[in-house]
Amino acid sequence: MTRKEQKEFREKQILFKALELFVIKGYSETKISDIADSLNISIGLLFHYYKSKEQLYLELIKIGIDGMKAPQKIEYKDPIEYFSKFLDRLFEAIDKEPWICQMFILIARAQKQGTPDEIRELALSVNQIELSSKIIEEGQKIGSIKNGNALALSTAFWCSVQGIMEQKVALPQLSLPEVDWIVDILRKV
Amino acid sequence: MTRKEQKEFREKQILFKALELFVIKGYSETKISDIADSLNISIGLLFHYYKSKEQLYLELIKIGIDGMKAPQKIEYKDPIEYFSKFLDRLFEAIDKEPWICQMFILIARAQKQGTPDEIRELALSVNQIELSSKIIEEGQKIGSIKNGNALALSTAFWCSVQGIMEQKVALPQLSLPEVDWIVDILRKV
DNA sequence: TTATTCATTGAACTAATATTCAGTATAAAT
DNA sequence: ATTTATACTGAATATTAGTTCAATGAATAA
Repeated sequence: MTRKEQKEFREKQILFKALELFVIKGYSETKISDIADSLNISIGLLFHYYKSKEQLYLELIKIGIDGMKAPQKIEYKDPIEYFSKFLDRLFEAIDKEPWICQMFILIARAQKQGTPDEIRELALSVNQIELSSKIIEEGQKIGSIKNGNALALSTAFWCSVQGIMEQKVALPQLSLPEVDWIVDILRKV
Repeated sequence: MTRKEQKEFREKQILFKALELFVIKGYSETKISDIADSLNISIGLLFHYYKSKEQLYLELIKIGIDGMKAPQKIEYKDPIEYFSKFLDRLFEAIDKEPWICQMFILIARAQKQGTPDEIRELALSVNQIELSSKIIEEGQKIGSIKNGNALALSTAFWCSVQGIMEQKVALPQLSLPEVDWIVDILRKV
């Protein structure tokens, strides 16, 4: 393995393991030694690649934010269809790649108090709730989505998704719910 | 104030502030000094009342578990009505007493990895998901609740509630969603 | 009134853990 | 072949935060 390859390999290896542990155990509860031990590398090596624990956290958030900001082309006629497709894809992706779910949760948690300011602000730069409320309003106009405060509906929907993701990272063996169950939060009966 | 009163006052004061900070900032991110400072008492005094940070955590979990185990008499004809009434009461209680929401989250989080074993086991001793799945099965029989794996439905419902509670503790000014929106996860259309 | 108990503090102590660093081995460059 | 750069380790160090403790003063009991 060339040095360049080795470097890339280690960087990713550390990043992914940190993501996994940060999400499963919590950021503060994850010791640098936990990451190093579970990768069978020395603590020193970890610091050779990332200058601090917080830097590692920041790198992860940056990657996650970039992924979330990348435009998702979801075509739909009925806004309800948008949310169905979105969840379909999310759930499918999660089944294949557990890190997607982990990233989702890492960013959600980073938005809350207790997170270093710089990281928190970055995490706050994606706001699914607000974006979705626009689409919900469309749905309310054509009558496929419940009436009521669109932002509140969007919040309920996204909080539910988040709650489910939290469960999934805690108990990965658990299967995800039917997409329709969750979309029914929004769907007008 | 008599000494007895003072003692009770301090114990509660410390307990409630710890609950608030543990939930808002996270357990590990909350320093003993954060609690002491925000109550304008010395760190030494805090240790006079609670022998360790973990002890404080444990006391809180015990109180929460006791509250959750206290039988809730909810009368219902249709199981859907049970869940509606339950959420109605929960949301109403939360509007009046923010600590109820905090306690809910404290216990939910304590059930996950990263929590000291003794505390985790205690927290795990209440299992709303399993209890509710029985009631969901009833509802499926009479046709008011969606068909499908009752445990999975119950999980989806409770994870959603948890996600919403998490949001509420992070942003208390946000109003809670309509109960029906969340019950629609279970309701057969 | 005097003695005792206990709420309270601030500083000292300790444990945990993040971070640094000197040294070694190996790959790459000259 | 020699030099240079860098992947890597283990031990040393620094820092943070939990915990202890001796001293003080106020409430209670004698």
